[in-house]
Amino acid sequence: MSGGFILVVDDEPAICDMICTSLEMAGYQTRKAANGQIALQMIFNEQPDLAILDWMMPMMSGIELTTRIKRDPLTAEIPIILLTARSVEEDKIRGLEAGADDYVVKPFSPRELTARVKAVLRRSGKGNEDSNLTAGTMVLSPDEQVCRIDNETVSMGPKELKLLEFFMRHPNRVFSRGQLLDRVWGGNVYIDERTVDVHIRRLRKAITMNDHERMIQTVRGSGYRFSCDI
Amino acid sequence: MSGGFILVVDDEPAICDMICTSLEMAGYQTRKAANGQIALQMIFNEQPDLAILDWMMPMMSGIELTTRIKRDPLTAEIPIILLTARSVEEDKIRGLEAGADDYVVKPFSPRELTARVKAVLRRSGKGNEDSNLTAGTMVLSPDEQVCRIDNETVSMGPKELKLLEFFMRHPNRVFSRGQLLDRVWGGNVYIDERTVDVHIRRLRKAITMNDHERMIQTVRGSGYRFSCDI
DNA sequence: CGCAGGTGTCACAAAAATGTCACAATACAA
DNA sequence: TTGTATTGTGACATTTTTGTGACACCTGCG
Repeated sequence: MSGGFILVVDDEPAICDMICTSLEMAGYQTRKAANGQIALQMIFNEQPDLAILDWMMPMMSGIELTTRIKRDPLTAEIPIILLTARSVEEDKIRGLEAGADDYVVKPFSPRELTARVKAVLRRSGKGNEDSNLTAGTMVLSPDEQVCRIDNETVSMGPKELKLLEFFMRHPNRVFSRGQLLDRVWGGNVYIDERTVDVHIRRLRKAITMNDHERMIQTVRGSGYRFSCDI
Repeated sequence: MSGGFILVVDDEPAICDMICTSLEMAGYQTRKAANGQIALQMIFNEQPDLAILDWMMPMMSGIELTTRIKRDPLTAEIPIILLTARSVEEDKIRGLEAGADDYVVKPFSPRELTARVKAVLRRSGKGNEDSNLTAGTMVLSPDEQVCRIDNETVSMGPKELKLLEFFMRHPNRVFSRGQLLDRVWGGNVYIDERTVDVHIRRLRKAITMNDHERMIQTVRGSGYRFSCDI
């Protein structure tokens, strides 16, 4: 399943499609974005494992996009590959300075791109293995889709598991109900924000053992936060 | 959230709107003013992090406005970007002489403007980065919505946290109750100004440890000020 | 088709935050 | 020093936000 989730950003649909197709043939999951604005939002909402950005784009250049992604601690860890039109040393340097992890010079062969992708993913340790998330005596295994506390399997619905996984990936940080809807529910939904409350409630109920529900803290007026230390 | 609070001053509503829209898309908070008179008042009252002024305006030109803003110590620190119609060297010089921090020649692309805004804000140290705010042994993390003194979490209400955050972003500067209502409460409210006193009181009470409450100083007849050094 | 679990929504209960007031304390000017 | 204006403080009613249980609606499955 999770060979890796990759966001491809290019203003030329043809190129975008070509890249996506070859990546999908290589076993990756992909998503397209036509410009920087959309890309920024998708990166935020969907937390891809890797982003491939074209250097030259209207509105927002790949390098500016890179800068923004790397500036936000919430997305800074996402590896980035830049596509440059020419092989200019200066571009490479500016790209790497902005925080890109690799760059590919256009035109390139699909095989070359997937090779780079594989390399970057391996390097950044985000490869296939979703290593287990742990907080104290609680362990969540995305692979097995299971959460254990003190080695006891905790039963909860899939949505609660997703929610918990998201929280464990971003501990100590407050998320508004809207952000959680975006990122756990998957964006383009219009759902009553109070629904989040209910799922928080269900999640808390599920992990009641040893007071673990106190890890899910509510921040009045702002949202919820996951705190590792109980 | 608080990517920065920007005042846009232009007598042409269309341009004003266009600028505001693109700034908002870039994550800034904006406010419009149609002429110099209004602008002057808003700058005074709301203490934006940056002001964008059109050069050519009826009543009061951008450069005159700049001069006035920079003359008043209460607003002198606010960075200013001027919009000039032509790329005339003389205009640039006059603008910078008056104290503007940057200038953009019309017509300009939204991207160019936001780039300048970003640059000016970064230069003046008021950037986007929600990095932690610190004053002595006190640290406020907007991400985590938490304030710590000597690594001890300080408990306070959300309004007090907002208030403290605002103060820490503008240290050593006096704010009237009205200004605080505008910026911390969010403007369009009609609330008794004395309410601010009560929240100041609550904030002080919250950070009493190690005399930190002395950082919030009252300036009789004017308002309150946050001083980094106790 | 009927069932079972998962989801979203609702109504009401509970809790926390907020704004206002009355009065005390303090600073400032005459 | 006295008087006046301004600010500090604690208490309280109101408003806002969140917790919680119940319920109806899907959706996949036997």
